Amino acid sequence: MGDVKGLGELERTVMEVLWHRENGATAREVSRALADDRDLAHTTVMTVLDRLAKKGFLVREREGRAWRYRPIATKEAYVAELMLGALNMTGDRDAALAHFARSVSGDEAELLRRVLDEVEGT
Amino acid sequence: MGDVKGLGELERTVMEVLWHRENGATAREVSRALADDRDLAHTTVMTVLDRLAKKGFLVREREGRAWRYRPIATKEAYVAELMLGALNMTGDRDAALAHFARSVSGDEAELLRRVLDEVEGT
DNA sequence: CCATAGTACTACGTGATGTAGTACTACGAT
DNA sequence: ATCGTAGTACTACATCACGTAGTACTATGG
Repeated sequence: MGDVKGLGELERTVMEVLWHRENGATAREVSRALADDRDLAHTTVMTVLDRLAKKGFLVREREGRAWRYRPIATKEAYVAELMLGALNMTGDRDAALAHFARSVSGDEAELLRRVLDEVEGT
Repeated sequence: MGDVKGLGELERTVMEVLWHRENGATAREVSRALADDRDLAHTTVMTVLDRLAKKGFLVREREGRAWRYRPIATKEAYVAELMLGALNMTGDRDAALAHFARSVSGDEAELLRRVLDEVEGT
């Protein structure tokens, strides 16, 4: 269970694009998707995709001459891992968890309760 | 509600020392506390304390010629904020929360439930 | 008046990240 | 054939955060 590495701004933006697609995307597709908001060189996008793959956030498979990249984990899983990572940073997980539970909004507390109950029956 | 900045290794170590003391500590005290494990120049510790204060993790007040540093938040609050920060990164907080709830251990789920129930009566 | 403890400032190396250029290779169209 | 285009792999560079520390200067107790 290694560290959950954080992602940079651009890296997250790229992950976002991939998370929003069912079947991943090629560098070109990601490039196009980002073209509206940011003015990035195509190679920049490729570099980022490459790094994300090396960091273990993406897998890639050939598609003709190009690579198709897909996220290894869902966004929710990633976020949950970040949260668990934060939790592990502490010696007293329980105290931190308790504090966290008290910080979420009422609706979210409700949701948490529901999910927890649901899991209970395992 | 700004970003929750992460801390570096040494920065966290220093925070740890301060979190373990009731009344904060001076640079000298932190230095001494770390002397066993790490061989750091005193000025290094001072630099880190200074940065932590500038980042808003510590407050300092005069004590004679020296400064006494104290954490602004408890460790639990800090961890909880990191967790919330991760949660905010997502567009779908609920999905991430649900995923998280399913990732904690049984004992922790139990704890969460207890705390949530306790809060419920608000 | 000198050694200490303290402070403020400045500095440097390294790694992560944003950003991008260059060189080289397939492949379809002329 | 060959030429432009999409693609790739590699290399590069700036910046920033952080770990780490030195230097210069100031009180303060002997």
